[in-house]
Amino acid sequence: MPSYQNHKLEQFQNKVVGKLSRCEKCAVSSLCLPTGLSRSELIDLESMISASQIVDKNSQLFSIGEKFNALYIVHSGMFKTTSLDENGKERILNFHLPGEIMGLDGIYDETFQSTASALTMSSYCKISFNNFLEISEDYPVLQANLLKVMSRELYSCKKNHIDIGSKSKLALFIKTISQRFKIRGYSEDEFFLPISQRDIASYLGMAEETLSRIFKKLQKMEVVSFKKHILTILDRDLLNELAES
Amino acid sequence: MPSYQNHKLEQFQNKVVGKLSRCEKCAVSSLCLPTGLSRSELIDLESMISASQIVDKNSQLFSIGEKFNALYIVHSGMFKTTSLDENGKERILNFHLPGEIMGLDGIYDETFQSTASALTMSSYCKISFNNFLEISEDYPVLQANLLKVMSRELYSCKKNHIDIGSKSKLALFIKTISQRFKIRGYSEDEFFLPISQRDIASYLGMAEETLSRIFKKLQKMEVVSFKKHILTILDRDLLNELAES
DNA sequence: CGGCTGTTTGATGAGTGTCAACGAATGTGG
DNA sequence: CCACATTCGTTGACACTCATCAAACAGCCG
Repeated sequence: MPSYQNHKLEQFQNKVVGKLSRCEKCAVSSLCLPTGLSRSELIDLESMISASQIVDKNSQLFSIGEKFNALYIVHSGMFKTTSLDENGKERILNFHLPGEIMGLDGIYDETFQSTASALTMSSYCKISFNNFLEISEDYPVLQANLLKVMSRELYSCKKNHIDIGSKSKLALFIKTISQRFKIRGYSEDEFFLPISQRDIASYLGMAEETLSRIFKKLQKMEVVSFKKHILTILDRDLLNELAES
Repeated sequence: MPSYQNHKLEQFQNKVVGKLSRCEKCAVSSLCLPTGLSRSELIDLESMISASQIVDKNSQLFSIGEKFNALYIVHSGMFKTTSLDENGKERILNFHLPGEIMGLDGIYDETFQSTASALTMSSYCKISFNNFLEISEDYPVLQANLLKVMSRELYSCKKNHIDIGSKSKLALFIKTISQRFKIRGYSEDEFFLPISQRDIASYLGMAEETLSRIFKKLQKMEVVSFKKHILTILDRDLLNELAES
């Protein structure tokens, strides 16, 4: 089994004593909405979160144009969100790791602006947005949390914008995603990356063939290896250097 | 005086009858936080918004690393927000038109993540964020408005990401900013663009020289004209076509 | 007038998109 | 389990775009 799927969840469950709520058991709750909530606040929050649902590869959680009514949170696995360009071609907006909230760009006009689909067998939690607004009137810290989550996402989205200037966009992409795995308690040097090169190319805005060549170059230089969707970072210093602008 | 600075503000002021609050007089309030507030909510909101302050070109409202304590809203003129890359070189994150809120990416860890500076003589309003959180506990619609504003910004930031694939990034940039002027009641075909080509190049992630050449080509093709910072769109159909992916 | 910033121009090489074709891997149904 | 179709990744040739360096020019302000 790939290391990515070695969830820390079980370890967490065994370490702590007493009856824990679902969110308290979750390995990524500190990255998610429950951050800083009191126990009673958490209980109320959970009352409107569906228990995590498992879905197969390629399942869609929501798609462009649908009425927005809930936020979706990655619990395990990986999702992508996509949009369409003028020619109807799929463009990758982002990849989503556990603890990340999908659908935030649907709030402003109550319509999903992207399509979310699972890149591998995954699980997710779902929060009705109306319920969320309702109970957050009583718990200001919950609203503040959502603001923080959105603020952080806004920041990382803008940071992406800066990255146009990077020497090797692929190196930067790998570096960034490695950090995201690390934060979630996975190895930062070897992880399961269930993304096709086509999708990476689309995300980075380059041709599939170009990405293939660059990937090969990185592997020839022994910076990384990528086999069977397992990505291993072999020379982090060099990777970091290539990721600079 | 450039057409951009022909503010609609005065017209609005003269049309409506009776005593209006500052925000009610503002031409861009419908794009801003007050959207959908009742009169009493608006009065409370305004009590913590500083009256619009005028600043000179190049003035900074906040800068990277400073403690985040307030949101800044463009009232007139134009601002840019910038960040630094690894080599300490300035990178343009965004340009901001009236009604747009700056500093949102500072919420999540209470530190400004960017620097905001005026591109021309401009004015802005300022809202203490703590005060905002406080009174928004009483007025949920106010929090919801902020969520919507952030959601919309997130959307447009992600949309930018799609734009890597455009045939002519400059054409797309011009098309987009033209729409933003239109929404604000300015002419969509001729406007004052107080941005240097260097800044546009930085924003679009290309070399200054390349941008100059592309700009010249667009002018030779009589798609646009750009003189003394007045941008005129001469052939919108062609512009739109070039802006596609 | 000189100094500054912003823009332009030319020459050159590296990098990328495109097209076309092929090989590898994966999934499907009998 | 095999034959087949399909998706995914690779490779080569070629034209084109862009970044880079260097230099000159235009506009502005003291």
